[in-house]
Amino acid sequence: MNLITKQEALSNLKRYINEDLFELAKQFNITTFIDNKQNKGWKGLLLERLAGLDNNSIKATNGEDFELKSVAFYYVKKKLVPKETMAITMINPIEFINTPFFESPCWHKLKSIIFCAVSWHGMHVPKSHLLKVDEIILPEDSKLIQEVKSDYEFIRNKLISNGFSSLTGKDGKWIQARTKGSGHGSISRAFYARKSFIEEILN
DNA sequence: CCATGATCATTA
DNA sequence: TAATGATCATGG
Repeated sequence: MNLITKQEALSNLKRYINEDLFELAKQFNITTFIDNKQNKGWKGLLLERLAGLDNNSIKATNGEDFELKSVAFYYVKKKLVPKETMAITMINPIEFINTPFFESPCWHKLKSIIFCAVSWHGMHVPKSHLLKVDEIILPEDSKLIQEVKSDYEFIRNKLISNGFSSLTGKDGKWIQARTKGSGHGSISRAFYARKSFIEEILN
């Protein structure tokens, strides 16, 4: 166990802005590529280490009271935009049905995050730099969060009436319930933040 | 084996 | 290029 405060994690990470993440991964002995296959989580794992956290796979938050997230950015028409959606947390169907939004793991992970932007230079390209580190606080009563809550409740109602397998990434304005799992037939799902949501919280 | 960290592949 | 579904390496 290695508890660290949000502010400590922030300042730890900021020391690495503009550093080459691939070089740092080597120093921390984090696997990036093996036989042309990428460890898709390497950037996230590395950032946890840079923040001073232990790598783990517990469902709870990473540190004291915050969540560390990273998103790859790339240029579209000379503008830096998020390349991918952002995974928030896994969905446990039973828990989901019985949990209001503001008590859900989904909300707890969203409300206090440390956001890391990393650069992306193409498929299978190991080069990546840490672009910026931001602290993001989402107020409960903001319009955005109220709309996220609506998405959550909509998806929850769909689960209740149509079943877990009816959930699809098409639903939700800001967040979605997409498939995510170990592959090979797994049908587990997770909450994802849409790209528009990522851009929204960055302003 | 599976949850977690996400990215990769495919289709439109 | 955007959106959605499928997949990968790791640690417990």
